[in-house]
Amino acid sequence: MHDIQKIRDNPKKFAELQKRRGVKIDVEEIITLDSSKRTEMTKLQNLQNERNELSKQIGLQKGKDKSGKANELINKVHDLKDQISQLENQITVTNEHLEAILLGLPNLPYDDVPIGSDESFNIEIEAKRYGKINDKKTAEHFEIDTIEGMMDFETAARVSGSRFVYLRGQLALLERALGQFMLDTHTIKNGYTEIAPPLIVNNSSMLGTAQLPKFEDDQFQVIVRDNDLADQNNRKWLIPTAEVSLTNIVREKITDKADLPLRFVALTSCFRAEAGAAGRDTRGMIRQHQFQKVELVSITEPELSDEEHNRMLECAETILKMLELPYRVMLLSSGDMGFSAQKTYDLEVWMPGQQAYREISSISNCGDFQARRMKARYRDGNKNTKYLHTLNGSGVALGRALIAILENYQTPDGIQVPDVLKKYMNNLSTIKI
RNA sequence: GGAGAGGUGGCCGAGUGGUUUAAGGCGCACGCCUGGAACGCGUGUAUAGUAGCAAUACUAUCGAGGGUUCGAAUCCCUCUCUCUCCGCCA
Repeated sequence: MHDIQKIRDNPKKFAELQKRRGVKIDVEEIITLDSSKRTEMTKLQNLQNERNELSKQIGLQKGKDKSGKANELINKVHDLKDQISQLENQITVTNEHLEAILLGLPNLPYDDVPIGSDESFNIEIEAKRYGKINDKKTAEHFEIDTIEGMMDFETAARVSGSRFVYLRGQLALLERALGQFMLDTHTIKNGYTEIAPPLIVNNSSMLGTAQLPKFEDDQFQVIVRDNDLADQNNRKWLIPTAEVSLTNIVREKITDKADLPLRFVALTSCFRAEAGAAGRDTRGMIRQHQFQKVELVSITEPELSDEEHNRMLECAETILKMLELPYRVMLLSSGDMGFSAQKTYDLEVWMPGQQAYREISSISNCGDFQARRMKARYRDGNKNTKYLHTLNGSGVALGRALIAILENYQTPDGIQVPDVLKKYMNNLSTIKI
């Protein structure tokens, strides 16, 4: 959600920054709605004041038992009531219109975000490139000979549908080991607090982190009773990322400055309808309706979020470095960023089967954009309340990490187990397919 | 799922239609007192918004949303969450 004050102060700049994100807006409409809303509010408040004053007098008159005078006043207030409810309705309409517009607008890009319409304008942070890539094409993970015994899409299709998978035996173990390893690293080395959060969240939480209202089609809704469908504000959703459960911890709270920064990490399943991705990455485990991910969330005061953003990037990098997977870091362009982000780094891991870098982690600073929607605030030293900054990043996606290992650690004997994972896999050194 | 009890400021807690502009207490801040502290005394202490250069004034908010009324923390309806008992359940 945007600070209406900022739009008011410099509407042209706001429109220009939205344009960088590929969003055309009618900023005049916003300004007009805002100013008529405020005019109406002033009027309403004056009428309410008048009503309150008269009602007080009625109470006094009745106490004195001058009933004639009281009735006269009651009639007077009666007229006010009509005007008040009419104005209230008018304001509701204006406000809903304005809210609908504002809730649908993405966060503004930071000054150093490259301007461009899509991923081709992303910029690599060359200093961050890590590892030697294998430029000989290997088998893609789903092409590995006889892997279907351990990675079973066929059964999943029959039991669940497309874009699901069964992992079996040592491959299931590998995924579990990855989760354990990542959680240990983030809690012990990186100072995050481990959370086991709910996977089902309410409507307000989804609005808070901005999956709603715009991306409803990408979500799985949970329906228990018929009236779950009827009451729009009472719906429940499967989380598309633990970002939702973790960030909403501070929703409608005033956090003590002394407790900041908050750093949470969680390993959860994530659920995505992938409505807009029909036909993309249809083979293999790259894009599933359900996948596991370790998610990092930091909550900071505004002055420290840039620093925290870089720190979070390094925390995610640590995982790939320890797994010895080659990767590069991209600074996303204004057109490629997620809705809530003001600045995003992507970690792309080298997939020798595709001979391409693929996204394995996305690390975003959302500034106060989500905090405004969530009413997540903190008290600064001078007893003023201010909006927090929220950041989130994958640290990292388990399924894609697993694929990266299958493709980068292929040998004729099987899949070598990365050293850091061995202790989580009963010292297994090779997965024989 | 059934029955019952509840949700009031940072916290505890009073309040069942009109000086409640939410009593009182705890906590916190400042001042007085003190050699210094405790005790005591005094003052202050919610959030959001509208108008205003500002001081300030006003409006809204007692779980959420509707309703009744000249007037609602208080009465009515719906939803939601918490607690107790029963049922079911990993």
